[in-house]
This record gives sequence, structure tokens and C-alpha cells, in this order.
Amino acid sequence: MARHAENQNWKLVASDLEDLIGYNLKRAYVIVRADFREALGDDGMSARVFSALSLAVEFPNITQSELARMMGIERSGLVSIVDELEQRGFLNRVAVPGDRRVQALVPTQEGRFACVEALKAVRAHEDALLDVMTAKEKETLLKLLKKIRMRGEG
Amino acid sequence: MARHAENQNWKLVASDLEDLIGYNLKRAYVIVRADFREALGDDGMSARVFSALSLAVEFPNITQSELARMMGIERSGLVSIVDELEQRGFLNRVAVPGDRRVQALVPTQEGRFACVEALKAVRAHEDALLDVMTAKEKETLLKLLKKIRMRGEG
DNA sequence: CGCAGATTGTTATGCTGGTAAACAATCAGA
DNA sequence: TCTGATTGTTTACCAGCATAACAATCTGCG
Repeated sequence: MARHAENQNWKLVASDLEDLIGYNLKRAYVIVRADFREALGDDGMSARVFSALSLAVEFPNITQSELARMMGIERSGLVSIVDELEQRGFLNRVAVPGDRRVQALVPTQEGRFACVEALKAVRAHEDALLDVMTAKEKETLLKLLKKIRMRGEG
Repeated sequence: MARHAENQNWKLVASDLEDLIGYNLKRAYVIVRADFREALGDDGMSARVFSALSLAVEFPNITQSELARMMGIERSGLVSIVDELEQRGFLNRVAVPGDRRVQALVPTQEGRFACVEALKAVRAHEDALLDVMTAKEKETLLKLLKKIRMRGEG
């Protein structure tokens, strides 16, 4: 501690903060999030909307409650997300015969198309951003992040 | 794609989303952030406030603009953070003789103490959360996250 | 059957953590 | 001395959540 404010290469200094996983995780997350937004453009989907669409395409006829559980957010928060996806014409809320409470989320053809297109764009941007890392490093990073997720999501 | 909604072990499925660094980064970040909050308790500092204090302790007499640049946020966003730190008695805005625009951030003794105490608590919680990872894995994760940061923060 | 309790989608409200734009005060340089 | 940049600050705004309540509906139990 107690280095001076004029220190220009603070990033190279072994600070306490710099050793915390959480701090580095957040800083990295901010960068990748900005990259994501750039990938999908100004009127593109946000990360949460893309995630929801992606899961709805992968698990058609999923309900909002199930989707919220998968995304780790509350049901109430999913309403506006599904609203947006429906407005964009990417999926429909359709009534389910057996249970009049739920409305199944059924992706449209447009939705499926938009999903793969967005995925391609995001992957391309992510690859460009992370070209400083080898394929093995990316794989390792993925594995370690999933290890944290396993710990937190049970 | 096009697996069915009844699939219970979706986490084990090699979905498109699950392969994205950004998605896994966010999910992991959410978990570690929750752990951080738990570490510092209900009326404890938020992550941003702790980061600001930590950097102010490390670089005493730093200005708000410099600190904002270090944290990667706007000057305006730092005002309320420094307000809170000043209210908690952890630092003071003091006038600088040479330049009447700036006010140097000077941590108090209490601030320094609170900083190391908070750091200890956060580290302990982080260690407990990440006990599924070896020391080498944690080191690797840190290295890879910093690699992303280098890419994004120049 | 009838009824208690759980579940679903939804609304309203509020919080956190930011950004963007404007502002006066001040400084630096030609 | 004038122009332009910088600093701290206020104000307004937005995204991305959580929480609590609600009616409609389902489920299971006696």
C-alpha cells in the first residue's frame, strides 16, 4: 500500500484489488458486455433479450416461469423481455390446452433466423475481441467460469 | 438446437449460449457479486465504493477524475461514491494549493482500517466460494481475466 | 364435491449502477 | 488576454434487476 498517486503504471502494480477474482471478473464482464452491444448494433437485442430468445429457440414451448428459472431472474422481469421479443416478431405467447395459466413461448421462423444471425455476430465479435487468447485458453476460461457457476447455481 | 422443453439437465446440454464467453462471464459475475455483498453485510460498502476506497488508500491524494479513469466510470458517477465515503468518515476532500479546481482524496485512519477489514472479509468469502478451484486454477483464471482487461482497457 | 394452498403471468414500485449533458470555476497555452 | 481544456458537480435519464401484490387458475386432500 501507500504508493503515490503519480504512479502511472498502476495496472502493473500488485494491488490488493487486482488480486480479487470479483474485481477482475467485473472489469472483464464490462468489456465483453460492451463488445456484445457493439456486435448487435444500436437497435439490436440486449444480452438478456438475446439469451431469452436463444433459450426459447432451444426449448420451444417453454413457459415464462421455466425460462426465468433458467436465466436466473424473477418471473416479473421476464415479462418485458418477452414483450419485446413478441413485438419484434421473434416469438408468440400461445395458449396451452391443459393449463390456462401458462402461455407457451413459441419462436417464429423470423425468431429462429434472428437468433442464429445474432449468434453469428456475437461469436465473430467475441472471437475478434479475444484473439489475444489461444483456443486452449478460451476453453480453460470457459471451464473455470462454469466451475464458478456450478458453485453458485447448484 | 430444437431439443425439447422437458429436458431437465439443460445445464449439461451443449447449447449455443453455453459456449459464449460473455454469457458464462455474466453468470459467474452475478454469483461472485452476490457473494461480495454477503461478505460486507447489509450496511456494508457496495463493490464500487469498496473499489474507490481501496484505490484511494493505495494512491492517496488522488483526484476524483483520476480515480474515475482508474475505475473506468464517468466523473459524475464518482461524486456519490466519494460522498458516501466521506459520510462514512473514510476519506476527506481536501483543497490542493496548486490547483483550485481539484480536491485531493485523503483517506482517514478509519478509512484505511475499514479498507483492510473489508478486504479480509471479501477475500475470506471469495476463498470459501471458490474452494472448488485449486490455487493454480484461480491463478489461471486471474491471468485470463486480466488478458481480457488488457484488450479492453488498453 | 369443496376448499386450502401452490403456481402463472402481470402490474406497480423502487433500487442500483451507471451514462450524457450542461454548468461555473479554474487552469494552461498561444 | 483570449481560447480552449479540465474539474467537480447537478440534473435528468436509462437498463436491469428485485419485491410485493394481484387475479386467474391448477392441484391435492378430506
